[in-house]
Amino acid sequence: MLLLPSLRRTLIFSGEHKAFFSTAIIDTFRTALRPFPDYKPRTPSVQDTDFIHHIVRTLKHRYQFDQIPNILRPFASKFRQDHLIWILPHLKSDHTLVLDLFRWFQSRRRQPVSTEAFAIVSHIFICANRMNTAQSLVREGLSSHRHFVECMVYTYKHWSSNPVVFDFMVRELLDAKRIDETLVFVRRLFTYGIVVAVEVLNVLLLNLHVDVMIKVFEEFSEFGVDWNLISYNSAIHRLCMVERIEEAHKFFVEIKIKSGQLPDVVSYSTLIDGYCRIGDSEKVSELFREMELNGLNPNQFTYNSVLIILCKSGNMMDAEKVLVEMLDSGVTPDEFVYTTLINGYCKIDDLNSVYRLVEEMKTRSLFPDTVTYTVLINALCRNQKIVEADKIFEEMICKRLEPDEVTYSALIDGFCKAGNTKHAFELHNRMISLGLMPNIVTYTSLSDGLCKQGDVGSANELLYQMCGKGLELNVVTYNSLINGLCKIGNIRQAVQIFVEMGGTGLSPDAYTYTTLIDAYCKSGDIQRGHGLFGEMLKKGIEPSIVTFNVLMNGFCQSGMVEDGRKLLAWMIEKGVVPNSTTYNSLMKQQCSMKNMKNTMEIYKEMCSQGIKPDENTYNILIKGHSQARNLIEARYLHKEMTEKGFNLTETSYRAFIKGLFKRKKVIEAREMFEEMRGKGFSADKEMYNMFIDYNYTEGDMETTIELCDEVLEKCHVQVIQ
DNA sequence: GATAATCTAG
Repeated sequence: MLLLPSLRRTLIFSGEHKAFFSTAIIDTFRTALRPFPDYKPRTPSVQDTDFIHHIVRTLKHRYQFDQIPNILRPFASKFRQDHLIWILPHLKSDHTLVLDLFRWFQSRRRQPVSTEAFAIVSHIFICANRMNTAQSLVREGLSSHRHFVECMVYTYKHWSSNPVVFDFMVRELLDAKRIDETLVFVRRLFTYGIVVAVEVLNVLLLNLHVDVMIKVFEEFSEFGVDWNLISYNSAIHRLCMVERIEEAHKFFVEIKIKSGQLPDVVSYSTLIDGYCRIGDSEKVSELFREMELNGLNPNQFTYNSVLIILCKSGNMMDAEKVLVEMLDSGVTPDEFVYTTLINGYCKIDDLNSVYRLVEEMKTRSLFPDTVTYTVLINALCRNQKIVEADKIFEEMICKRLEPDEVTYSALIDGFCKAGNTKHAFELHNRMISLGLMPNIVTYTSLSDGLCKQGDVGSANELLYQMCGKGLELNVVTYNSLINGLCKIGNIRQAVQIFVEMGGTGLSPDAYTYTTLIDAYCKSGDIQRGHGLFGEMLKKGIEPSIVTFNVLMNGFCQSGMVEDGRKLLAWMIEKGVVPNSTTYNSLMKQQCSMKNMKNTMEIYKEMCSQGIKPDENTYNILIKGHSQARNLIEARYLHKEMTEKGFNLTETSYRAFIKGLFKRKKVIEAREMFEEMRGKGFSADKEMYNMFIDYNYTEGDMETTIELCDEVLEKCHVQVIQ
C-alpha cells in the first residue's frame, strides 16, 4: 500500500508527459509494480571532494579561453572514472563542457569509460533535448556496453527521472534491430509503471512477427497502452500482407470499439487492399460503399488496389472504367496507378496501349521510374522483343535510373527465355559486381533457362551453389526443376524431387501437379495422371484451366473420346470456362479419326461459347480439311487466319499444299510451296516428288534439276545409279 | 500508418 503514491508519480505516458491516474489499471497490476532501483553514486572522500571542487572551479573559470587537455593537465594523473561522475552534477547545465570533458576522458584511454558514465552522460543529453549528441552517445553505449540498458534504468531515478529517456532508448534499440531485447525492456518498464509512447511502440509493432504483434497488441492494451489509429492501421496492414484478412477485419472493427476513433481513409484503403489481394470483390464494393457513407473519399491508394486486381485478371476494360471513375471523382493518377495499368496491358501483351500510357504519363509530367521501366522490360521480353528490352534497359541507365534486382531478374529471364543463357549469366555477374544480390527469382529464371535447354544437371549445380549463399528453393524453383526432368523424360527423378519438396515443408501446388499429370499423360500412363488429378482434388488444390487441358490432351491422344467429352461437361458444370486449347485437343482427335463433320461441330460449339480460335485451331482445321480434300474450307480458313496475322506450321503447310496439288490447284500450290520455303520450312520427299514430276512433265528442266538437288540435300535421298 | 515490377504447368 505504501507503494501506491510513488507509483502514481512514475506511471506516466512518457510520450505525452501526462500523469496517469486510472486506479483501475493500477489495481490490475499493483502486485507487479515495483519502484525503480535505488542507486546512488559512491560518496567521495574529503580529499576527493577537494579535488573535484578544484577541477570544477578551474573548468568554469578557464573553459571559455582554453582547451580541456590544457586546463586539466595538472589534474590528469589523478583523474579517475569516479571523478568524472562526481564532477558531472556541477556542470550539468553546460552541455558543451560536459561533452568535451567526457570525450577528453575517453580519448585519454587510461581507463575505459564505464557503462555508468556513458549512461549518465546519455541521460543528461536526452533530457537536454540535444538529440543528435544523445543519439551518438546512446548508439555508442548500446554497441559497446553489454549492460547499457540495465545501467540506464539504474541511473534513471538519480540522474534524469524523465521518462522521455525510455522512448529514446526504445527507439534506438529498434533502430539497431534488437527487437527481442526491446520487447523485454518495454515489458520491464511496465513493471516500473512506465508506458512507452505509443508512437514508439508503433515502430516496435512493425518489427514483430505478425503472431507476436497480435499478442503484444492485446497484452500492451492491458498494461494501459492506448493504441492509436496508426497502430490499428499497421496491424491491419501486416495481417493483410499475409492474407489473414478475417483477423485484419477484426482489428478494423475494433478501432471504433477500443480506441474510440473512427477508421480513416488509410484504414479503409488498407483493408480494401487486403480484400483485393484475395480477390474478394464483393467485400471491396461493400467497403467502398461504407466509406462513402462515412464521408470518406477513396484516394490513389484505394483506387490502385482495385486496379491491381483488375489488371491481374487481364480485365483492362473494367480497369479503364475505374480510371475514368477515379478521374471523375477528382483523384489524379500517379506513377503507381500508371505503372499498374501499364503492367496490366503488358500481361495481355497489348504493347500499343503500353506505349500510349507511357506517353500519357509524360503529358501529366509523371516520369517512368525503375519500377515502370522494369514493367516495360518485362513486357518486351514476354513478346520476344529481347533486343528492344535490352535497349530500354540501357535507356534507363542513361537516364540515371538505377536498375535493381527485380529489373535485372526480368531481363535475365528474358534472355533465358530467348535461349541466350550465356548473356543471362553475364547479367547475373554484372549485378553482383554492382553490389546487387540475385534473389530466388533470379536463380529460378537461370535454372529454368538451363532446364529448358535440357541441361538439368547444370541447373541442379547452380541451385546447390545458391543454397550455399543462404537462399532457399521455393515452390516455383521446384516446379521448374520438376518440369525440366519431365521434359528430358526422367519422370522417376521428377517424382523424387516432388517427394523431396514435400519433405522441406513446401506444398506442391497446381503447377506441380499439372506438370506431373502432363508428363504421365504424354508418356501414355493416363492412369497415373488421372490418379494425381484425384490426389490434388483431395488435397483441396484447385486445378487450373491448364490442368484440365493437360488431362483433355491426355484423353484425346489416347483416343478416350468419351472421357474427354465427360471432362468438358464436368468443367462447364464446375464453372471452369474452357478455352481454345481445350477445344483444340478435341478437334485434333476428331481430325485424326478423319471425322471432319464432328470436328466442325466442335468448332461451332466453341465459337458459340464466344471462344476465339487461336493459331493452333486454324492449323488443326486446315490440316484436317486438307487431308480430307475439303479445299474450299481449308482455303477459307487460311484466308481468315492470314488476316488475323496467324501463321501455318510446317506440317499444316505440307498438308495444305498436298491438298491443293491433289485438287489440281497447281499454281496456288506452287505459290504456297515457295512461301513455305521462304519461311525456312522444308518440304518432305512426297512433296518434292510431286513438284519434280510436275515440272518434268511440263518440260521445265531447270526447276526440275533445282528441286532434285534440293531433295538430295534436304531429305538425304540416296541416288540410285 | 497504406500503393506499382521479376520466376513455374498446356
